[in-house]
Amino acid sequence: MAVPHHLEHLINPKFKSAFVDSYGFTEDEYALLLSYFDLKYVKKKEFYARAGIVCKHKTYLNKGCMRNFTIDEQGHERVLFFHFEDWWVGDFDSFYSGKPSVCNFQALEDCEILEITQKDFNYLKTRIPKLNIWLADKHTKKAIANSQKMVEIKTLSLEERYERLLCQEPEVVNRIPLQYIASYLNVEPQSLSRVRKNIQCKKK
Amino acid sequence: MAVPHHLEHLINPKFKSAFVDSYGFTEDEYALLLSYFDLKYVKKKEFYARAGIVCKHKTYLNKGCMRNFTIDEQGHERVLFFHFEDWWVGDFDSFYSGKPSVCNFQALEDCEILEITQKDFNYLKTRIPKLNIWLADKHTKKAIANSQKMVEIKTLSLEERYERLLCQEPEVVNRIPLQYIASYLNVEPQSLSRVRKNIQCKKK
DNA sequence: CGAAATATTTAACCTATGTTAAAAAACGAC
DNA sequence: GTCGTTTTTTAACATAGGTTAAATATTTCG
Repeated sequence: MAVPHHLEHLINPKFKSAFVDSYGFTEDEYALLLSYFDLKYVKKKEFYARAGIVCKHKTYLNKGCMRNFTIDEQGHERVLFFHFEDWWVGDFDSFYSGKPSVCNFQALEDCEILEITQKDFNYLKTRIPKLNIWLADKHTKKAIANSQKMVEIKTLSLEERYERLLCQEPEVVNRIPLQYIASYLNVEPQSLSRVRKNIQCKKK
Repeated sequence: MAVPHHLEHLINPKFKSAFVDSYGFTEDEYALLLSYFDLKYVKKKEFYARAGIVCKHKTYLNKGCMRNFTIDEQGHERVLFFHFEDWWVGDFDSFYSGKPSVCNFQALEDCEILEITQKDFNYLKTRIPKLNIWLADKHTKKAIANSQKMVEIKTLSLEERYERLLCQEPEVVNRIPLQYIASYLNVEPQSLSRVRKNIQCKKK
């Protein structure tokens, strides 16, 4: 359900700031960009995107949270990332390559999203060349985030990873059900539950 | 040790092809680009780059192979990637952000590299705007490669990962000592040796 | 070529996490 | 608020991979 853009006050101010403050978009450029976005809603538990389908939108998560997960050969769901307000969601690999996505995106809370089609986005890149730099930066930061996650998985025990999560991504611990956190940390819910108990015992 | 560029015949033809064929560089643009690169050598076991130092070059691996590894809090080395001929090496996170690198690059064979400084590279980006697209693509592909690695670590057993390596990255199995492959697969050398033995038994 | 250093394999034992199953707690629709 | 569903916790047992140590095999270099 698209919403007219005079409802701009609904949009997280960080959305504008990212373009105007961080990348020097003019007010006109920002207004042009925004005019191509639609505001939509995804209800809790609904899927925003599914594996097997090509990702044809750039999507800003304005409110709520989603999990990004794949399904492996044995049919297990594996959570790759959680996304909260002010994140860009969607499989940029698929968006970039045109290949079917391997990721599913499911709302874990009622969500509001800002969506632009690939076609409009590509058109805008010709009108606003700064958008290319913005995009390249997004990719770079994504690559870095992935590298760091990889090193963490490689070097830390489950207990260490969970404690790091408590410090560094408290939103995840506060807003996400245990079963998905377990999948994110690459273990079974029972194992994470066990670790949680151990940590509580230590504190006493 | 820099080498004059009339020694162009030393350079892997894929180097030129990547720019000219894949990104539409003109002959002049390619010649300009090449003129800023130095051909250097890194002997087997020598370090090309070390953690803690900011990465100030874009570096093309013309011949040989390197391992890219970090050292975790317990002092364990963790191999993140192997690089062979026709790969770009170096910590692009550090290159991009200006922060000290967390990666070490060590030659596992005698290597030839083509190196350009960050300063020259940034200058060339203004002369050849296509270079921005080239760079953005590199970052995107890096992000994708990292995502895929993450999914593999999350979803496959050691034996499955090793068998995948045999099929998909035979160069690694053929050219890299076991201890580094083990680190790459995130296990101890003893465990990989055990798995190798199991696989041999199955074949008989 | 031969000695020393380094890398790989083997084996015995240990531990973290998986597996299965069931109980307890929390959530959600009516 | 209550009943049925879903999620989390607990427990007993199984197993992949870690740890330690020692035996082989391979490489390096004088």
